[in-house]
Amino acid sequence: MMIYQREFQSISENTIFRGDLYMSQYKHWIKSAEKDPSFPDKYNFVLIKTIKDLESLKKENIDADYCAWDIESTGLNPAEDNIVGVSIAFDSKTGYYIPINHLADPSLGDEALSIFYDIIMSMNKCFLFNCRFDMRFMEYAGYDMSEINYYDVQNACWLSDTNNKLPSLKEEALRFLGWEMQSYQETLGDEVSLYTVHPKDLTYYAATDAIATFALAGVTLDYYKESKPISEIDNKIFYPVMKVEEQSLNLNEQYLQEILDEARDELMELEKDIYKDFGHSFNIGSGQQLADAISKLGLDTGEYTKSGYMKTGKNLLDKLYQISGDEVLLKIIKYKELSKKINSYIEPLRRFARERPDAIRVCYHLNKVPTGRFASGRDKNNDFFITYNIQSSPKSEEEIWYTEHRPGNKDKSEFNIMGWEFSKEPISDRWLESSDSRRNVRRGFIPDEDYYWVSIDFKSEELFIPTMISGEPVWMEAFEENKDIHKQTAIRIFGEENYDKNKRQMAKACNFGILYGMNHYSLAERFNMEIKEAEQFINNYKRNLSTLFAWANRHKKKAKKTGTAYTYFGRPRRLAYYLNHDSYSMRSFGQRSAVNTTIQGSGADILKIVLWKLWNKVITHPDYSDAVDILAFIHDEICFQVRKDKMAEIIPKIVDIMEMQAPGWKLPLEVDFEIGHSWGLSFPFTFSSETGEFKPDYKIGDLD
DNA sequence: AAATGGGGCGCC
DNA sequence: AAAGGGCGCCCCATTT
Repeated sequence: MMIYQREFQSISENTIFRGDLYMSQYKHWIKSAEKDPSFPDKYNFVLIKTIKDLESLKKENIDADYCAWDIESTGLNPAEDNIVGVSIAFDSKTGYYIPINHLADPSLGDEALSIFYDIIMSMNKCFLFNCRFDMRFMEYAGYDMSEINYYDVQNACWLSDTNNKLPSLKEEALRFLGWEMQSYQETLGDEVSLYTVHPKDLTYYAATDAIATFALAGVTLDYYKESKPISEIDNKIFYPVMKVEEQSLNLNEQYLQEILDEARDELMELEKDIYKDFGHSFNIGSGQQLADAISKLGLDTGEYTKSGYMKTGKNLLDKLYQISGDEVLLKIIKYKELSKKINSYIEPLRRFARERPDAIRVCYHLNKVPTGRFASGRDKNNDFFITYNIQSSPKSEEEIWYTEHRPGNKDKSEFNIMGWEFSKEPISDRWLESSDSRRNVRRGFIPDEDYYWVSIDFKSEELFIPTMISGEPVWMEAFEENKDIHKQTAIRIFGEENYDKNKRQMAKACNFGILYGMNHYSLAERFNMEIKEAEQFINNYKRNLSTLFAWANRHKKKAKKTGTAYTYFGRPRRLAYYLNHDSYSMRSFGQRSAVNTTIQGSGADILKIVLWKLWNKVITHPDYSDAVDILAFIHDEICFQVRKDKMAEIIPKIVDIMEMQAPGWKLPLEVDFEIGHSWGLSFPFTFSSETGEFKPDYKIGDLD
């Protein structure tokens, strides 16, 4: 009782509840360093004025093992902007600025850049802060970076506390070194092009970046070491990811235009229809106006926003429909789905396809997600990339397709793949499930001519990982015997005799939800159950998967002790701030995150490990040059394009690499793959090593 | 006019 | 008191 009281009081004193507040007041795991009073006075900033000076610098440092360097450019887009100069440091005391392309002298030109290239290529390690930016600029300037020894310092800073998204050089220098750095932009404003700035005015700012990067490499090395072996993989994959990002994806503009027109027409009809039902027009996209309109019909979703108006989320509207039967609610849901699809996906893609068809580049952030996943989206203020999150591209509904071997029609349409015809018409008794071909956004992504789009994903990765880590026998058996894991879970909980499809759905939702800490209130809400019933269900669920939950509990305790949750491969996530917080909800968040980080994060680790192997053994392999490319990363799925004549050679190699078995795991991962003429219109296939042939993964006879 | 935060929703 | 992890982009309403 006492404990409950104390907790209750501390909550009323704290107004920290949910959402972004988990981050807004977050305190970094590393205590900030004392201010370094010797910075910048005791440091040297040197402008290289002649080629001769640069040659001397090269000679003086011919035996150096390490350097840090940094590019100054006219902008962020290497396809459009230019290198203005480069800074370099061989220790953390002295930084040099080498002007390459300035309006005023000294401006040493390409010859200097070439000498600079020789210097950095001779190093055992180049310390770089956000290495892809600098390497990309060098490659666009004509210098091959594939053989450079780089070490990304931003990554090491991030590993010290991965809750800190995209660490900045300035903030990390303050935290770890106590240096108060000022950027050039801060002093003189953004609009000034560095090209017109005099080299001597840029020297201090550019050279501090180099020495700060050098110094940070040293003081964050412990975190890199702590995070081995996965930190080494993190570091190695920057170059491969950079090359994946650099490719322009092909979009089918005509198709995107067609579905855009169609979707817009339907949306207008829907809009008219909704106005008619309400008797007046309003902005359906405005939460407030929509809430107002629905309230006036006498309907209430029962949930309200902070600012006091009724919430009108799709789930709430659907529930309200279940109660009231009011058809207009379904129309609103449809309207929301369609406008989302148009505004976030179809229209932007159509626009990119039209305006910049050769520059459909997708950005991945590698030091942003606390668990270690990649994030996809725009690179702020850098239009080298499109503003598009490829990882959230909509999937169309699954539907039944029929297939038949018709090698004569081979590849004459997007419905014939390797001699197999696919149709919604029952052209044979062989059937399988795949995405709808209608208004299918992913169908807008197409490979180069003479290539297939190949998507390969890990089978049930998010359940496989906790199974291998915990040894949970119920799930282990399902994986070992290749059974449907959700069905097996449902049978275990409800008993074989009570099993039905609905029970499977429920078990499936729980398999993902409860493991991450979903409680009985949410479960009851989601499945329209009594709270008591939901509570019983969860208890039953946990009892039947006792090995799994015993692991989860041990894991939470361990995280509390060390303040850190580690992935299976060693990536840390700091949780001390949450686990020791006054607020109950913050502590709960910490516990949920401890379990989730290890599962989600180990999955992310696997993607990175596999990428590194694929890069070396397949993508850059001389036998497969121009025959295979990685096109996208979707967490547990990698999209490739594979040249048609090399399919049988390459796909088994990729599969073999992806189906890795981590040390200590009872089983290897398994993958599924789909092949098609686009991302959206692709079908599950299998490969037989005996015949060397691909075959759709179909079933024969009755649909079940 | 531009920046910001909330609500909402697409994906894994 | 709040009650599943992770992300980015959209629109809107409000603030600067």
